[in-house]
Amino acid sequence: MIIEIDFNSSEALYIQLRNQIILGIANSKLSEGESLPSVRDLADNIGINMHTVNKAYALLKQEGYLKLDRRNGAVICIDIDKYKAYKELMEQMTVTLAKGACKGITRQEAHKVLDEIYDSFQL
Amino acid sequence: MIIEIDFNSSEALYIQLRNQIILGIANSKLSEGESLPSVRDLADNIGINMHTVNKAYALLKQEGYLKLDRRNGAVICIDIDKYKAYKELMEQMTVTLAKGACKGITRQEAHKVLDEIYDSFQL
DNA sequence: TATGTGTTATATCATTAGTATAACACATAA
DNA sequence: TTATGTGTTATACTAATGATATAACACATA
Repeated sequence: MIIEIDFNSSEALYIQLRNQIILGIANSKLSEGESLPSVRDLADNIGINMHTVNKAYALLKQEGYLKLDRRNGAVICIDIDKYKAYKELMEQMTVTLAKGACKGITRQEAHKVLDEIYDSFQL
Repeated sequence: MIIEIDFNSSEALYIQLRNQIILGIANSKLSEGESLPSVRDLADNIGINMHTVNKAYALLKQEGYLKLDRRNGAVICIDIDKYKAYKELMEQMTVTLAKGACKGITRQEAHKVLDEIYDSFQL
């Protein structure tokens, strides 16, 4: 899987990396049980520091997307807590949709955007 | 309108403040043409620094929610750029929905969440 | 024994968030 | 005119965060 990092973005590198991996899972470019590159390899590959990759991996582990061990490195392993996921989705979408609503995005248009995004996922 | 700030949140104070004001607009607690408190008053009221409020106001201005002048202070004034709003909505929802999709949130469930949020807005 | 995992510990530097004090330009009311 | 209230800018300081760098550790495996 190709990881694209924007060094000019105001978003932290480890957050960009974490988001890319989550998008990779949603697009089935990364599957349950699959191993990610080691923190050192990926860091070399992207051209960033090992600790930045480690920070992204640790965050993904804490958020329930990865398991880490010393045999196989970082392995995709989704920990599903649907109540938690629902709650987080609600919180994150509230501000996002409020912004849109202020700018005249209708409910129907928002539904359309949601469908387009889900269509783009290769589930 | 009541502004609630969580000093224990990891989210920056001026971002929380900006989000609260956007939510206020989406809930019609703040209307087009209405004046916000002066940066000094609001800062005193919340218990934060004047510059933090000013930072939130400047951001809201830059994002097209406010106009600022020396006569009336900060006045709600929505600058609608629908293309831009659409694009931003798409970008912000993509990662959010990817997270949900990884955690087993179905398209139908996401639509339901969206409806609940739009229902909560007093447009 | 050597190598490759994640992990932890320090240290350093740059940037950002928040506070503090002060002053400025401008509009308005007394 | 004078005083007051807007946003705005400038400067300085502290604390926290992001990113890098070097090094070492515990553990699994070839």
